[in-house]
Amino acid sequence: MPGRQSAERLAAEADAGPTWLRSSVAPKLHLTAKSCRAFFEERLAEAGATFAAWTVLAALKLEGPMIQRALAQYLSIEGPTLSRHLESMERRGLVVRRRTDLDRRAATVEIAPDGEEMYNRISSVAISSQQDMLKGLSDREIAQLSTLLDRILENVGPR
Amino acid sequence: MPGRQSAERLAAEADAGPTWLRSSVAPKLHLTAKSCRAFFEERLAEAGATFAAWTVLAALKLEGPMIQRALAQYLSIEGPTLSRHLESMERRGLVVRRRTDLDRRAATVEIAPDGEEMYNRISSVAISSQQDMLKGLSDREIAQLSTLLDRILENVGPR
DNA sequence: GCTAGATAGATAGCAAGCTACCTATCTATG
DNA sequence: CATAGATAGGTAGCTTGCTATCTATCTAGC
Repeated sequence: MPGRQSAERLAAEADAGPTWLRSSVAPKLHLTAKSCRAFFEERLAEAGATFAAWTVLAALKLEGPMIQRALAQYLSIEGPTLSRHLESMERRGLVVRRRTDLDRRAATVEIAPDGEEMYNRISSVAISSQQDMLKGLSDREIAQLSTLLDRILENVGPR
Repeated sequence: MPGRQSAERLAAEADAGPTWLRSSVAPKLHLTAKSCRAFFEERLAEAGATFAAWTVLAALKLEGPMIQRALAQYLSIEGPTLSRHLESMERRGLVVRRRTDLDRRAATVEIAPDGEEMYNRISSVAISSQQDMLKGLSDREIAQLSTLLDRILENVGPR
């Protein structure tokens, strides 16, 4: 019964008081994600980029031009957060926002030449950072991790 | 060979372009942690508490009074961040900062009566939130997850 | 015993996430 | 066709993380 709820563990934990902070997965997940983010940001900063710029460029490279709403959903951030990022990225010439007559509310975001250049420059940094982060983990372990995270994500809901 | 580096996968990924964003563990880890944090914050908010207050109270309950520096390290946040939290928590009467003559620089943080009250009120919320988050995961799977996160944390370094 | 460097905490200011709300536009319906 | 509601994006302002820097104090070495 692999998916059963573990009554013993949960009861023991409730008895033991605030073991939450020390030994539980929740804070560890939190800390690991925070450290990984910092790790990526540091590496990208050395290459003159930001985390936000990287995710935007990678998304556009992978999916092609998108309107902001779709891009925000894709990146799991809210509209205003993306707006701010795009504002600075457009100022730096990394992307362009193009408004069409088809729907004059929407703005299609595309990679600009300088964005292409930056993408080419930093994609290897992102890839190697990921490799370093997962160093020593086998394919099987990475797949396990991925599955476990999916199941947790399911539990807490796509917010 | 459980700990080997997977040359095939990494090469395939580098070839395939920015699969990073879509299928890799890094963004999933990021999103899962973000969602879990939001999940906890929402539950705690319903009980009139904040995530920061919960972690501070739980740490003090578990470890006893601590000076701010130790508390910040324990919570993996920086001094100024903790200072701000303690400022509002002290205003709300949840904690007290006591300066001793032994080291007049340091401030020992203790739980105040209202903090005790809040802790008792929300600890069950935190425990049940954690249960919900891990619903369907066996002890073995939770232990696996914990180990994998530890190994990643090791790779990206305690920053 | 004095002074240089280390340490605890506070303050200021930046970044990036969020919600609430505004405007402009589109769509669907009477 | 007019208009009510939905939708795209922007603006304002909050929160919580951070770094840099300041003050006060402690400690070690001369």
